[in-house]
Amino acid sequence: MPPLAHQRQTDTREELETMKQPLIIVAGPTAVGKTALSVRLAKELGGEILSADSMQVYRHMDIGSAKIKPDEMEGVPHHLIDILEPWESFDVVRFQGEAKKALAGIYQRGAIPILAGGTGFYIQSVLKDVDFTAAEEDAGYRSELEAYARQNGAEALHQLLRKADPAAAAQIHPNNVKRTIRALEYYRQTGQPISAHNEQERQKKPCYRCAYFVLNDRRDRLYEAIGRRVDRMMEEGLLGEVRRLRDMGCRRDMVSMQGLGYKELLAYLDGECSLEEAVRLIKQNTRHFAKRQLTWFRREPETIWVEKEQFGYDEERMLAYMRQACQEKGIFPGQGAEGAQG
RNA sequence: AGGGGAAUAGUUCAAUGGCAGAGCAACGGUCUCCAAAACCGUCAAUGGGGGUUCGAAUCCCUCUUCCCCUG
Repeated sequence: MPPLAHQRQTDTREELETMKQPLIIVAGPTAVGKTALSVRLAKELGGEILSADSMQVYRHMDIGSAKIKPDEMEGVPHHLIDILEPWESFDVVRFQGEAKKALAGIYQRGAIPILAGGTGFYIQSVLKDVDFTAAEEDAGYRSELEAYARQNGAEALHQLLRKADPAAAAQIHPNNVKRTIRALEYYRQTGQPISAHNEQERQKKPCYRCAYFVLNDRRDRLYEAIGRRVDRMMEEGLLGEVRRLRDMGCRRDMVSMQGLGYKELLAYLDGECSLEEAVRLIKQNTRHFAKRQLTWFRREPETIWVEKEQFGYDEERMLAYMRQACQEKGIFPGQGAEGAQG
């Protein structure tokens, strides 16, 4: 009997695999050229773009977030851009919810979704359908813990976690107050250690038939591109954009104002540094960010790296390669072309 | 040309004659509810040559380079 049962289970799994919906992901560090490439891919395959970006969700933050301009969309539908006001807070959970809604619509129209953006955590939340439901936000307890950490130090806070969830405590560095608080919060709300939950979520396989591209370039070129892009943002009036946001009532403690380019220019407007220094900082922080993004994507399994240098910086060659990779994953242009075009 | 000062990690600065340290950068990593956030780790230096000394980044001589002043 066991062999048969095993056989049956394998069949079921394969069946599920073929039933999975197609999903294309175009990720990569900032300023590498994801936006342009994903629009072209969308046009060729009959796709719609789902932005996986924690800053482009905000209205009035166009220049600093390097948001795609309407004419650059070339008629390709874009989702999850300009959905919030800058004073609203946004997080993975909200992203996941919005993304799921958008995905449902895209599949209904018979189009292929292209998840494009640089926020690896957001991409993961969709791809693995990470479960965040177990814990509702408890602002009271959270601020209580924050106060405790301020008064008694990070080490004392970590001590609390060591009692509640030793496994999580071992994984979280005592200085990482943010994550220590999250673990304590989770334990209090569910009575379960977050370490067990995380372990369980880590086991999850992708929920989609997916081609996960990571666009990348040589480090020196990437850094040059970042420098140029920041200069261009300043020319296009980033400072004015930040001033307007400040006049609208945006303060530095808002999630949106922690974005690169915004926090530094707000510091300048508050007289904390010169404009030159602020611009230098934007470039530097953006480089650091790009590095962290790459670290994330390197760790992600089943990614298909598209090194621009290996394609001679030829977009056509990159697209050809990506099209073929999609086919190998069972994602075909025909799948939704009529629906998207009509 | 003369006088004075300086020279330490990629950079900015430390170090009674007694184990050359720190910040920033660079590089690597963690991440499952603020993720453009938060956090961790690694690499890396006494300008060259001589002398004094048990022992020199430190004191002496010399060369080189840079800065300031005078002409």
